[in-house]
Amino acid sequence: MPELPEVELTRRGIAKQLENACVRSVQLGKPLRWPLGIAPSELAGTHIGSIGRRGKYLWVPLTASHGGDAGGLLVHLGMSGSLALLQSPPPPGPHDHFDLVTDRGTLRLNDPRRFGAVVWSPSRSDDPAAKLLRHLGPEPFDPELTPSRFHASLRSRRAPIKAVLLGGEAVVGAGNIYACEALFQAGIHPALRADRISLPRATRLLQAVRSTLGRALELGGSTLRDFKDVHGASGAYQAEAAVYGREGQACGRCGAPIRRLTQAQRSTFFCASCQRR
DNA sequence: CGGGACGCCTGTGAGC
DNA sequence: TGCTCACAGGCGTCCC
Repeated sequence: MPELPEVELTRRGIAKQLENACVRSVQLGKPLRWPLGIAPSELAGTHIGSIGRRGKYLWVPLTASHGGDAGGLLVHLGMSGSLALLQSPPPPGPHDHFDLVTDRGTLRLNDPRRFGAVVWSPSRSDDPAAKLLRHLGPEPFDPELTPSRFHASLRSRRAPIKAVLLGGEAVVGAGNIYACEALFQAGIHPALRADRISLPRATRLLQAVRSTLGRALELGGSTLRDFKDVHGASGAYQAEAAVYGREGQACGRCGAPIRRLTQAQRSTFFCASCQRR
């Protein structure tokens, strides 16, 4: 479900409310992708700091009651996860697998497929957080990610550009929907080898990634089947998607039918006429 | 090392 | 209506 815009919207939806909140308890449901890595009782009495994001991970920093660093929680929503901040939480349902009970409400992770995770780490730069974040490429809106740096990182990859975008080493944040959309916007065929992309086209692609993610943020993300933000609102981006999920429909630019192919075990949607190798 | 396949788990919609 | 199958927004791990 969630790509960078959805994760960032989730962060914005909870960060202010939870800053300085005191953790009362942690309740676990079924196992997620990885174990929490600490006894839940150890987290009681800690205070939440400023919630951050790196790629599609959220970082919830924790401070001990005496003011010392208590590490933090790395939260990933996987394919089907969503967070809600509930003032009067009903009993956990079958897909509610993590409750962070605080004096400002209960942060609840609902994740039917359980590809998501909540992992405690002594600090963001320590294992296991460091291990999970280490391979992430630059943030899409980092000004240090210049077109020439982006181009240089594409030049070392021989895989199809679509797979490289999904891999997140050249730039993080574009998952299957936004990678498809950005490639369409940049006029680049998804099967083109990354190292065959010229600097002008890489520049255009980086711009397309940024505008696609930025537009999704403005529209509240994408709701394909079940994404809701922390207030329960649906996103509107999917209605604007030019290619994603539109196999067989006419391309809005040229009228040719949108096509679908499989890359890295994921569906890619594209217009063979507008997107060139 | 880079690239690609696999597996994690459950739900949903299409087709029969 | 009920069954089976394909497919779903991610990503770490394993194998070549």
